[in-house]
Amino acid sequence: MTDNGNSERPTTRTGRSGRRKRGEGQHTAKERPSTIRDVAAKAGVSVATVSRTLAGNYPVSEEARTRVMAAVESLHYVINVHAKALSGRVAGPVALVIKDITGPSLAHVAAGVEQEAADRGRLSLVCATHDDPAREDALVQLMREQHAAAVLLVGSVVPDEAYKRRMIGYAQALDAAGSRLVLVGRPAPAPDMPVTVVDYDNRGGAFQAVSHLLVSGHRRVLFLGGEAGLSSGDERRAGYRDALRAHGAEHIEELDTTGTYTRASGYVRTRDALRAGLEFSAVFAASDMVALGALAAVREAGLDVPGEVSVVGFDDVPFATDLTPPLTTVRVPYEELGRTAVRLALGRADSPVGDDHVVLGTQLVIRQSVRRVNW
Amino acid sequence: MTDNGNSERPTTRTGRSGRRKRGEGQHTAKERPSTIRDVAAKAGVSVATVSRTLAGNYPVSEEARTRVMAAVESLHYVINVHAKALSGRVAGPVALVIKDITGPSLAHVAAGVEQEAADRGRLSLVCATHDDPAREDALVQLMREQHAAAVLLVGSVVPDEAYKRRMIGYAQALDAAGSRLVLVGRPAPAPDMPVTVVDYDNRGGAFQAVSHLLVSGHRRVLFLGGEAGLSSGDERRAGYRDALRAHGAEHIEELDTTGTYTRASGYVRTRDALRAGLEFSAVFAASDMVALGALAAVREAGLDVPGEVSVVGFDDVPFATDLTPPLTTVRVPYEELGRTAVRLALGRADSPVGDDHVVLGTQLVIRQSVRRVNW
DNA sequence: AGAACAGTGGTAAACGTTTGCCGTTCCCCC
DNA sequence: GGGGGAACGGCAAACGTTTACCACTGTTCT
Repeated sequence: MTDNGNSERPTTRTGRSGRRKRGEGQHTAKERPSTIRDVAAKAGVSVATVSRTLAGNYPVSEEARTRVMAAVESLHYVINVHAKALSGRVAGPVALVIKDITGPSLAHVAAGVEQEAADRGRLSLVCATHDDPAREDALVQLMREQHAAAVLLVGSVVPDEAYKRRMIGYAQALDAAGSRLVLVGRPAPAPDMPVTVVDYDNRGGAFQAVSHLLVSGHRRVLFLGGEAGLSSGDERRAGYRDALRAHGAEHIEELDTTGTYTRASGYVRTRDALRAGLEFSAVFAASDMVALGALAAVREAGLDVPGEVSVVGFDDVPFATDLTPPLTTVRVPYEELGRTAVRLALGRADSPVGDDHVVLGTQLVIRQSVRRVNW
Repeated sequence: MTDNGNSERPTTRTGRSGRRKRGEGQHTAKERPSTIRDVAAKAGVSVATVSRTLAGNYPVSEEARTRVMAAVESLHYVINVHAKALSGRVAGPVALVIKDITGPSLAHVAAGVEQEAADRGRLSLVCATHDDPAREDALVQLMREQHAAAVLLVGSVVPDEAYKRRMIGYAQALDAAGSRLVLVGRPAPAPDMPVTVVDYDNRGGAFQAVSHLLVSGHRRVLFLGGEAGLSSGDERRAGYRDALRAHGAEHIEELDTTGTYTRASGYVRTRDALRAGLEFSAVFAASDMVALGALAAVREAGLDVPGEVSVVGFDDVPFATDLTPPLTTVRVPYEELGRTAVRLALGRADSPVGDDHVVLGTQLVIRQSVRRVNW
């Protein structure tokens, strides 16, 4: 209970003038920031006039306006958003809930979100869950308290029953609070939910990538897939298999691997495949981080990329072009994803029934890590 | 007064069947979220009891508590932060004001800030200025309105008079509002200002990097410095010259270049130096992005790294280890920078006069882009 | 037995805005 | 010269909390 002295002054209703030297001045004067009343007093007008001058939505005489502005200036007055939010309307912030901001791709989503939100006069709140569902719960609750206009949940997940139940709960809770749940890069939990989904074409991207490898003459492609069950992982795997089928290439069980989206996992899986003597002339990594690991393992084995092994990644992280060789990969429009998410969530106030489900395209970016092979 | 037509329709008996084209009969009933009063009414107690039950700072009978909790549950009640902030105390958010979130290093600062803020129960607001001073002004003002507990300005600047004046203004304005200005990676505008500064050792890092090159036998080191006037750029340049002097190496004007911290700038400067026939056996790039450009230019000229040209960077971006060759560079503790900034800004409430100026160390990370040369 | 008191719970006054509802003025026009 | 407005400004009622005070119980001491 920090008893900050000056709240207990029940008798001084009008006591703004009582400039008692209450001597609590330890170090900083801890001056109460000035309120609209202080401004009104200084300008010699009523609070209503100050409010109206500042809002500019009501005629105020030139003279009153100048006096108010002068008072605002000299008192360094700033409005109190909390009070403003309590009465008039204040545009709620956009909340970005993310596993970890550090990931190169997630940072781009954040940039897109921030930009679009700022363009619409919204603030952006950023929170990390570190993959903890309990924290996610807490954050959604918190955002409801904050009157966030939209809550964006970003990043791939395992869409099991528990996940669906949680998302449905979030969707309804947020909808009831006048907010909107937006799932970015995650599947919708159920149809007809008050949810906006912004996803990208994992399957198509993987299809393009593997097709590129196949038409370049590769037949045996080591797939470094994501975790089984993970939405993006499964989609990319499906794209890989689609491509194999479409080009009449055999699906070889041992080459179709599963693991996390980490550099380490890519390294280990590639090294082990090499050690085990598995035959393959190309690697399709389900993420650029994984590709990084693969590149390291291949190189460590004394093999040249793309001379002896071709590599394709997924994500198009900013430095993909600076690797050696520059990495051919699938570009995911991360920034656009963030922007679209905000646009959709905030825009639906205007358009009655806008798109609630959008899938952005992905695109293969061909650089130099794939070599054409001839038989 | 959002009079959206159909809310005023007490007797819509027939209206339902008509399949109106207006299509907005959905679940968007726009229900006002429930307040503490609704909870009190439902639980059959007073608002005070509800508030006390939820706050848990006052004895409430077991029975009242259960009833309140049940009501909260069934109404999906969440507290309104604005109202709470207006009366009781609410911990203000931490604001991170940054040029652009996308930069690999800035994302790490953001992660550190978010983590430390979350640990202390604060929300993090992040905003991008895109290097626009006017926007920075606006954001500081906005953060004052938001009652941010701390405002972190991140990133190198040109510390001219205008900059100092602006920072002094911010510092005082924020201090008056009970907030705190924190400069991260930027110099203090003046002594004795209510500002917290968290910086890192640019000069020392550059000194280490160049010393490493010199003791490895290099005598002619091409320096790809930052823009003249930019605080971090000047410091790193000073470190470069310190090292030259300390090791008795000659300072060669043509090798001491200036430019932006971009890949393109690094590329162009290195290429031009090579074309001009400048002699150098090593490059010290003032940032890893610049190093990337240098690497590309060197390679393009058919030179081997580190065989013929050694390269050292600055920043230690996450993928530095994945370049070919893995880049020797100066590690900047970005995440720690963010954490420290928040810790200092928020912690000063406890300790009366904590450190207001901290400089974090930097450290050379030796990988494989430098080769020892013998004469 | 009466007082003092701990344990609860309710009342109502803040907190700083916005804005509906009324007064004033003052001007214009018939 | 009086009626009708427009232009402006003030009062006070929200907005949803927290919390200082007070009231009312039973207990537990004297």
